Amino acid sequence: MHDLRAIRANPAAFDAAMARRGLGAVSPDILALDAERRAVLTELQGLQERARAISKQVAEFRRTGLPTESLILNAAQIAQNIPALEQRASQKEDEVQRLLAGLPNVLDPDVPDGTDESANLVLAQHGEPRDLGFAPRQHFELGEALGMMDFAAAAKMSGSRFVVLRGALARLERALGQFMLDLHTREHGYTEMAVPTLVNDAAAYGTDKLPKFGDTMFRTTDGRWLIPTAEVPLTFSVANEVLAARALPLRLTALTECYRSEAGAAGRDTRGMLRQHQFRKVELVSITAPEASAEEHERMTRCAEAVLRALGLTFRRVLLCAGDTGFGAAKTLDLEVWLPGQQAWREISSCSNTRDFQARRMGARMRGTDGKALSFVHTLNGSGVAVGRALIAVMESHQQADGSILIPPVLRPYMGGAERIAAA
RNA sequence: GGAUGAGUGGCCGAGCGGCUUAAGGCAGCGGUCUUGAAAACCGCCAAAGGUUCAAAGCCUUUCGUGGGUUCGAAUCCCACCUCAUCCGCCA
Repeated sequence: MHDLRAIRANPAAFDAAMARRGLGAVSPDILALDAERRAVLTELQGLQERARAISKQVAEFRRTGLPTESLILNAAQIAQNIPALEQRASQKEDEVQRLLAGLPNVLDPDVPDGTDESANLVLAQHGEPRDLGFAPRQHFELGEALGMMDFAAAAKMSGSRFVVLRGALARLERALGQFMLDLHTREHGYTEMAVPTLVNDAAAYGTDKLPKFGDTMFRTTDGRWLIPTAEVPLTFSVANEVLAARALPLRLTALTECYRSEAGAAGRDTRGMLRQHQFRKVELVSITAPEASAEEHERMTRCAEAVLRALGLTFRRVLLCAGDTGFGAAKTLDLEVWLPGQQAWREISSCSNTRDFQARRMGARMRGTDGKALSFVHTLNGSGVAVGRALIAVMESHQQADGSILIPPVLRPYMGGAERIAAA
């Protein structure tokens, strides 16, 4: 959500910001609507003031025993016009809000221009794609050969884009989630949360999934949403709160199921479990003071990278360009992991600073250190990391010529000490 | 699913048609005192919006949400939402 006053103060700057998102000049529409809104409000408030003054006089006259009939008649006349004006005022208010709610966040200055992922900037790389000494297989080839990854069984009960894991592979997925949570809570100062995965409209709106992206989520028959990411419940936990400056930053993490309709992804990544309707993810969310969010963004990304390092994966850090940066983000850093089987870099984490964009939508504020000034907090979210994709990466990266998979040492305590996953 | 009760500023909480401009307390901020801190005492402290180049000032709105009654609603009426408790069912 955007600050209407800021747009009014500098419409050209706002239009320039939206132009980076590929949008035309929107400020003229906003300002025209806002002018109407204010005109109606001014008129309405004038009437309200007169009506209130007369009501006070009625009370006064009653006390002193003066006749009130003409006053009441007068007030009734004024009050007659108020409901219609109120309706127009709230209608204009809604129109402005609806217009603003559909506009993406202003990008950080250091986000590169560009319309698609080809303009993304690779900032750093950890490790090198290396030759395994044999033809690497893709994760689903490995998993199916092991008898532990079953897409047919999933299709039978749920359809495409689901998977059934068995035995050691099911355990490996659990191990990955536990390891990530332990790492972030023990080493990185995050607080583990257990949160609902069904949320209401307000939560989806506050985290900028609505009104634009309803078709990417699953909706329940009673009008709730299956969360597409734990970012939604974690971030919305501070909605409508006023936080003390000293309580910040808030660092929250949760391991949840995530649900995505994948509408518009028809035909993409249909093989394997890269793109599923349901997957697990460890999410990182930070709530910070405005001046601290840029540094927190960097820190959060390093926390996600620590997971990939510990798992012995090859990855790179990518700064998304204007056209590839999500609706609510001011700046996004993706982590892409190297998948030897696919011979491709694939996104495994996405860390975004939304600045005050979500905070405005959900009314999340903080009290400054002077004890007076209220300001919107900044919210950040990042995957730390996607568990399903981490499973794929571990399988493909640590596969052996015989089709077995070497378990990274950090996961072995979670695997009953086992060092290798091999066919039974 | 049924019954009962409750939703008031950052938090607690009084108020139940017009001297409410929402009491009082806590927290917060500033000060006095102190070597410093604590305590005590004094003072300041809701938000959003309109008017304005801006500030001050003035004005409006907000007591869960939406309607209604009234000249006037935190207060009365209706619907809904949420929470709590009990019953039923249940992992």
